Amino acid sequence: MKEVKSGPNPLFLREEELRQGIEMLYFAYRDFTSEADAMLARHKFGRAHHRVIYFVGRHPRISVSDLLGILGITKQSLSRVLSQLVNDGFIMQHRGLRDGRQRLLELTEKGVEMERQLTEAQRRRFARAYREAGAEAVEGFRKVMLGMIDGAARERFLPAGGHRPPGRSSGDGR
Amino acid sequence: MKEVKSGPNPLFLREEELRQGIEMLYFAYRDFTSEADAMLARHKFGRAHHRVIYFVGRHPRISVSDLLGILGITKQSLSRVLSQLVNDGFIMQHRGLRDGRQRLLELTEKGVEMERQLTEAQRRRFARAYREAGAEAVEGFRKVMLGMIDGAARERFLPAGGHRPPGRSSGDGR
DNA sequence: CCATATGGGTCAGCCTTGTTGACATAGTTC
DNA sequence: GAACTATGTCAACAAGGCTGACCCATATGG
Repeated sequence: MKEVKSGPNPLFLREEELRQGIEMLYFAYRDFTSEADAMLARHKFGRAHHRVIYFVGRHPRISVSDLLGILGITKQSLSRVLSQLVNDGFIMQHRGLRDGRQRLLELTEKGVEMERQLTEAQRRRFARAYREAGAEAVEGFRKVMLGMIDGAARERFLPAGGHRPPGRSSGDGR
Repeated sequence: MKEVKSGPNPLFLREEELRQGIEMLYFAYRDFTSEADAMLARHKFGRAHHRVIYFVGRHPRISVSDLLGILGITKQSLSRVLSQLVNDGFIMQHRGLRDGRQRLLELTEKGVEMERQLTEAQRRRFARAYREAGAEAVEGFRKVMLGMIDGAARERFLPAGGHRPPGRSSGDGR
């Protein structure tokens, strides 16, 4: 093989490079979800349940509309899975104190355990990939991924400002 | 485990870092597909059609079973979208020469044009992310992504012939 | 206090895209 | 000629999106 290149970016920005990126994202996402999918199937749940469990776990006492904002789906779609999760005892709801209309969501103990198991495979996959690739590569990965994420979701990953509960309801001076 | 590092990787391999990776992949994939989805909707097609058009474009004269292998779906699922694409004149089929049972698939001109338009938005998104992140980051991105892809699909991205473990390649000798 | 806006839920129906299972038809191979 | 293989097709089902319509309870502003 001849590899005439000098410099660290032999294929940078070229057509083939872009196509590889596209395909890598497709295959990585597919494999990334496959293990959890299998686990969910055994509980008669789907990927949507996982996402709800995941984000409720990440944002305890999140309101339904904030969760909808993160997921980017309609309340009818959410309702279908959410009510199953509540009925099956993975998530509990309680009225908001300052706004009694809100139903704040939180994982039950059972839910926490479920979340742990479900996300475990994905964490392991990332841990392996990160370990094999090395710290510097991970930084690069994060930069590229960030560049592909739009608008609101992007803020989740920006330094500093980061972590107010995901809501425009923070008009609060409270 | 505690943070031993100082320098550019403060969170490396820690729980939070892994969760960020998981979330980034989720949001990036979602945004990555959204533009093409909108375009497909205007043509009354779905994401599945895009994938078929994409991979047939990448592998002209591919057989149906090879395509099934790449996509990882059942022939019934493929059949549904494939026959639409054939009927609508985006893909043509012809008998294999050495094996008359095969129906080799190829994009028509119309199909090529469609593929170009559909993938354009995704290429642009990658090009932007790559450009903003820089060549070195792109290398890191590729390493990490590769580490998350399983088995057969992985080989698509390995340098021809050699199987080396992922995790090097910066300035590998030659 | 009342009108209206908002948070949340629900019913009903539709679409895409995946799944099984059964079966059909050519063409290849032994 | 039998058996296997590549492909297609019918039928039924499930998940998880969507829209539209309508409801209830609570907040909020005049």
